[in-house]
Order: sequence, then structure tokens, then C-alpha cells
Amino acid sequence: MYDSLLRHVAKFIRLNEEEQAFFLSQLQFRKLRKRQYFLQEGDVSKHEAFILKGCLRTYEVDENGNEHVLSFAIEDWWVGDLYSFFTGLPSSYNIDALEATEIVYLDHATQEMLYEKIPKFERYFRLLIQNAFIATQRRVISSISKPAEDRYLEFLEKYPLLDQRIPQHQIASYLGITPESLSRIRKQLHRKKG
Amino acid sequence: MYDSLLRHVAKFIRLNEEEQAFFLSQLQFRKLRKRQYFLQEGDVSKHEAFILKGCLRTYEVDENGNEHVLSFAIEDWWVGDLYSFFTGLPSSYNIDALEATEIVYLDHATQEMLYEKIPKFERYFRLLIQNAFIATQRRVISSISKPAEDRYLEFLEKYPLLDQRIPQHQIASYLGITPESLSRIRKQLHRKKG
DNA sequence: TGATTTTCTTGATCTACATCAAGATTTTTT
DNA sequence: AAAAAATCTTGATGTAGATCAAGAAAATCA
Repeated sequence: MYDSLLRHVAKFIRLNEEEQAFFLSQLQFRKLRKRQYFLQEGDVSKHEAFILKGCLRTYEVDENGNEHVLSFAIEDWWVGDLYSFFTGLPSSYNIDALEATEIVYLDHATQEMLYEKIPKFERYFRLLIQNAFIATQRRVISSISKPAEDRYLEFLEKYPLLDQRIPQHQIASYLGITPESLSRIRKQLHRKKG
Repeated sequence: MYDSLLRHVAKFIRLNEEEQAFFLSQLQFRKLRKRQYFLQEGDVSKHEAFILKGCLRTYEVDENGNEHVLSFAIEDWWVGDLYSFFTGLPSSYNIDALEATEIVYLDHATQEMLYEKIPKFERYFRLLIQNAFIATQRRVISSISKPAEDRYLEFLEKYPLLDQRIPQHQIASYLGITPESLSRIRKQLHRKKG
């Protein structure tokens, strides 16, 4: 059960059978249909989720009602609003499903208990956050130093195949440009390649 | 000795006298003069440093030779290139001193040994990285959704007083705009306030 | 203290991407 | 299978911020 999650964990820490079983026993399972919220702005983020199948997006709505996509999460990624999850304060993000999605998730108390009982999990989550932090820093550098076309190419590398899976205007939002601009950038790229 | 560091650690974890002493015994001290490198592109990042006094910047140089500032670090912040530090691969960043600076630092083996000997440190560093990650995500959202003036105001909040301490063109680089644009933005803001 | 380097400002012009508009295509719903 | 909704494309025009240029002010150095 949840093989993909166990394989993911095994990339970072080594668990014995018993620890694996215990970990799995703490997880809850859930299906989300397309467009369903996992977290809604103003609510406190109670869970961190691992995606078994599907795709979620984290986005913020600005004062003009425009959505800005912070990130996508697909199979084998964790999602959630860490800030709200740890502080218990309301989230400013929305997280919803771009496809029918299946997740397993943990609440905060369970995560703390895991750290207590199996300290290796503190390492597991530290490494995950560390990798996410490093990637996010790279994205900052790109956004302050590179034109939209380069950032789109980086998106294609970071999320292979996702380009085919989700609407282009979601990708435009992630890149910080308009759907019209992304459409023109793609036309350009096709012309170059053939 | 190094009171500011002990106070910083105490915000996240509780250490007894012995643990404190042991931790301090593992640190190395160093002064950097203005413009001196802490890390140079192509080298492997061997240390993570805590700033006792002064200011460092992390930046990348693009193919046209332009510098792009990823972050500033002042008193009570940790700096380093986590990616290079953990993978042992050469860094693509430069880190240098914008002022005469005093730091204490740890190498990778020492940090791992600390985690081993005093597991609370795994938590300490997880929480630091987590906070840095959350802040960096906010910066991504700003950079894809807000104009330069708003981003400058956010910089002023995030780094109070730093505006007075370092050259404006460094701040412009951090914001992803030219020094000329920042100069005009500041003129605008002065006009508004009086 | 004077000389040199670095930093900051202002003006003129340019450009990547935004905005507005409208039709075409694809997907979803009934 | 038709209707409705969502998505994508293309054109015309606007604008935030870039680039180029050059002088002023401030900091650093000899």
C-alpha cells in the first residue's frame, strides 16, 4: 500500500518493517475531484499531503481578484502551506485540484509525534524542505534575471510532461506572465524547432 | 562568547550548559574585510556561517557578466550555499562582504556530527530552513505578481535599516531592476510622503 | 587634501510584456 | 449531439521598466 510514498521516504532515510507499518498507519487517504479545494484562503492548513496520483496547484488571489500560481504538485510531491501548518494562522493561499487526485495526508500533531517516535523523520522532512528551498531560490534568481521564454523552458525541465496535462493559462500564471504572452512564446519556440 | 548565536538557538531549541559549551567549541571564528569572498563561484561551499556583525550578499553572475543578488545576510542570519554544502558540488553563487564582517562557521562533517550527538540541532536547522523557504516563496509570489515599487517596500520591511547601509544598486539587483529604475522609484516615494 | 573610484540622478529613447478585443478551438455538461 | 463553458490564438495598442548617455555627489584612497 502506498508504495510510491515508501519509495520516496527510502530515498532519504532507512526504515525497518515496523517503522514503515507504523508510519503508514498514521496516514489518512482522500480523493479530490477536479476543482476541489484541499486548502482555502483564510482557513488554517491542518494537513500536509503526499500526492499518489493527480495534480494540485497552490495559488494566491490578489486585490484585483487575479490568481497567481506559486507552485504545482504532482505525483510524489508533498503539498501544503507550511507557514499556516506550523503557526496555526490562517493561510493566504488556496490549494486545489487541477485533475482528479488521490492523496495521503498527516496532521500537525501526528507529524510531531512521528518526529518524537522516529527521529529519522525529522531528517526526512528537513531534507525535503531543504530541496524545496534550494529550488525556490533558483526560481527567484530566474525571475529577477531571465526573460519569460527562458523561465518557460525552465518550467518544462522542472515539470516534465506537465505542460501537456494542465491549461496553459495556469502555466502563464506560474511564470508571472499573461496567457497571451505565453501563447506567443510557444509559437516562437515552435518556429525555432520546426 | 557569541551570545547572539546562543540567543538565536534558544529561540528554537533548549540546550543545557554542557550542550551549549560543546556547540560553541565546534565553531570557528573569522573576520572578513569589505569585498572579501566567503564563497566563490566554482568552489565547493565548505561552511555555513552565522553573522555576528556585518553584512554579506549572495549573488550569481550571468552570461553577460551581470550580477544578480539572491539575498543579503546581516547580524543573526545564517548564510551559505546549501546546495553545494550538501552535495559537495561546485557552487554557482558568490558570497562576499558588503561591510567588514565577523562570522562563526561550521563545516559539513561538524554539522552532521552535531545532529548525531545533539539531535535537537536537526530540529534547529529544519526550522531555520523552513522559515527561509516560507520567506522565499513569498518573494516568488511578489516577483510574479507585484510591480517594482511594491517589491521595494517589501524589501524595506524585510531588511529594516539595510537600505541605509548598502549601495542602492545592490538593492536594485536584489529586486531585479536597474539602479536607474530604483532611483526613480525612490524619488516617487519621497514625493508621496513629503 | 586632492585624486580616483564608486555611487546616484536625470533625461531621451527603446522594448518585453501587458491590456483590450474578438474570433477559433477544445472540453465539459446536459 | 447540441449547448455551454473554458481555453487558446492573433492583432492593435499601451506601459513599466530597460538601455544609453552624461553629469553630480559621495566615499575611498594615496
